[in-house]
Amino acid sequence: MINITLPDNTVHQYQSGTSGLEIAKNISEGLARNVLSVKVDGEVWDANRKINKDARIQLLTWNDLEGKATMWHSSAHLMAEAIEQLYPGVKFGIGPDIENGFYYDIDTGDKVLTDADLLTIEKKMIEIARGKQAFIREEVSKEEALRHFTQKGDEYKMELIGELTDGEITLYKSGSFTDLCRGPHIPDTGFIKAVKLTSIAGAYWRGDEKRKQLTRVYGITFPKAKELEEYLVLLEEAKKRDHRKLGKELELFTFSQKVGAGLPLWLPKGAQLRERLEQYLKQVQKEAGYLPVITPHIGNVNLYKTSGHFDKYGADSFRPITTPVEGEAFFLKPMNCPHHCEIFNTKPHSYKELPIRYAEFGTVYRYEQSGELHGLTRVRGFTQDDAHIFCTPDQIKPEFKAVIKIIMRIFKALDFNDFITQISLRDPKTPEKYIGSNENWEKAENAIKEVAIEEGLNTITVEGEAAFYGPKMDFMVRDAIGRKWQLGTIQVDYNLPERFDLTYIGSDNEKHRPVMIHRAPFGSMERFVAVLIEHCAGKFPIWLAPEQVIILPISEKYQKYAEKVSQFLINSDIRALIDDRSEKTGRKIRDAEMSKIPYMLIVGEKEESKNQVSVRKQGDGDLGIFSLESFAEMINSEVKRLQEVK
RNA sequence: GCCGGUGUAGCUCAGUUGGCCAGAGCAGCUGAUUUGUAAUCAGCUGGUCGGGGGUUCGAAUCCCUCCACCGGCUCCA
Repeated sequence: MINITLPDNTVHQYQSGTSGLEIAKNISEGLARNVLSVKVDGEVWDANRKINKDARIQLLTWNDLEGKATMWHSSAHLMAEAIEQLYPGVKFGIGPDIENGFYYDIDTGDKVLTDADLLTIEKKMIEIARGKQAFIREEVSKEEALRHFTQKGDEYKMELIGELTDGEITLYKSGSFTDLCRGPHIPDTGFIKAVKLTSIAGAYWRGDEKRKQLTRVYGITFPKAKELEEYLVLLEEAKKRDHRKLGKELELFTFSQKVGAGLPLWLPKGAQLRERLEQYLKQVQKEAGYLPVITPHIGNVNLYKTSGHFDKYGADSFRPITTPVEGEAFFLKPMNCPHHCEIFNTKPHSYKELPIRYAEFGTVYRYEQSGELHGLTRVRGFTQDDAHIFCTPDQIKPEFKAVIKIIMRIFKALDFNDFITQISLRDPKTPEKYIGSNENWEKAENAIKEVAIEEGLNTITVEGEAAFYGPKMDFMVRDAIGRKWQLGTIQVDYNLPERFDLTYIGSDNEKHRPVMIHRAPFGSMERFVAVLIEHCAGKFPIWLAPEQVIILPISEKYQKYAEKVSQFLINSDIRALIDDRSEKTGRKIRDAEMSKIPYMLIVGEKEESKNQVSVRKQGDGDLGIFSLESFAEMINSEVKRLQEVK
């Protein structure tokens, strides 16, 4: 007998060799019908795998992330089986579950899969799923595994097996399809009721662009058809928040083929929005002791040779600009730090001056691969809310903390609650990718880790994501369709001070090397605005809204009064405009609602006679009648409240 | 850069067995209407059918090529 502990801490005795599924049946038939897999002492197993030891178990269903993952992983197998039946001879790479569904990388040989084929595959999957094929786990030796895939001629699987340890290899068989797989899987394909293959894409084998590109098919499955429908509706809703769509609709920014791909053009409303964000941050930075600097858009190639960027990125940059006579070469500046180093170097510094914080909204240009460009989130010309802090080694921690404070203040003011804080460290396996001494790297990495703990930040740590010159802490958020983007960043740099030979005179009257901290709370104005648009679905907080109030006179007769209201608001520092078209009020309201202007003021006979306005809030409807003064007061206090988060 | 897809008016989209001067709604303009909480009516303007090349008596439609955009991959100082 074995002792099985359930999540409620009750202990039950079962025969050794009882499966999770059998335990579920013992609890209730209904539960058993929904069990996808089982967690045994923290490891997810097949629901029908025999348990031979005392264990703490948790039965996993569609309501558990791990249950979903099991189902999706099994769905990848189901799809592979369908594809193999439809297009014999294809070879398979890897086919994992992902956050929303699964994919499988496939070498389809000469067959090119298209969207039309996806429908055929979906049908086949449903057909196979209905057959309720069991997933059968089989432990095999390395030799047997190799034999199976050699016979099949699948070199990808053979490569994978070659890296596995003999004795730890399992195959999973379902229907006509056998796959190298560590599992676990759902009991049978019958759990899969709804299938949607979402897209088709190229993906390099093992993520290496020098190796063969396989065809990746993405899909998602559900235990009920209704859930698939709901998922598709959700996707549609998310698309409505897409900043590229809203940016066009709200006239915030645009792109022009003539100007060039990845070079955003800010329209008046977008420019106003961005300027307000910049003004806000400038104020915050002023309070925090930053000094403004301004540097040009190009810099001599030698500047980047000194900084090390030329060696690292020169080949992948826009080609240098050359002069007609002297034969000099200049780069469009890809970052501001080398310029700021030269500013630091204009005169000797005392330790008493440090930290020195140079801030600049600096526009930089980077050559991004054409396939990478994406709305405002990935562009070739963008403006960083950049600053470089030159400090003593002892000041790193307090300065780092002060920057975190600024970032948190901004995120709070904009209601960004759902972000990820990532600490990016070196990849210890490829030290050649980084410049700077081991000792300095360790110092910097430790400083960041300590600050994160001391500030109580909930962080994830990723090795190999550091910049080539130092470790960093990034603040990331998700866009409307779930993609992660880096916004704020704080980076420690021991390297540039070396390369630019930056020094300060310490209390000992000796020269010392300062440390640099690069930081950008927004990251780039372009990306930040993109994420902000998606975050608020285009309904900006009132202090940022390009237009705050629109006045809707009932008819031409009240035009004069509308102008009076408008003047009053403008004098009260409120951005107001008048809809003086000869349209019905319903129409004016509809148009104002759709352009997401926060407040509508309807004025007619009633209002004019008492010097009042009827207030309608975007999305919320009628708020009733206000005097001009009390409305202005309400708006101004709302603006103040939102902006003054500390 | 790579794989797959898309590209028709400012916007959203019809228009594929190749064939009258390429269509609709919205937006815009003009006029009528003077309007009370999500679309008043009428008329008009507007398109090198992404660019270039080719096949054909004839191309938005077929072929080639380039560009941009979309979904991924790789990359991201």
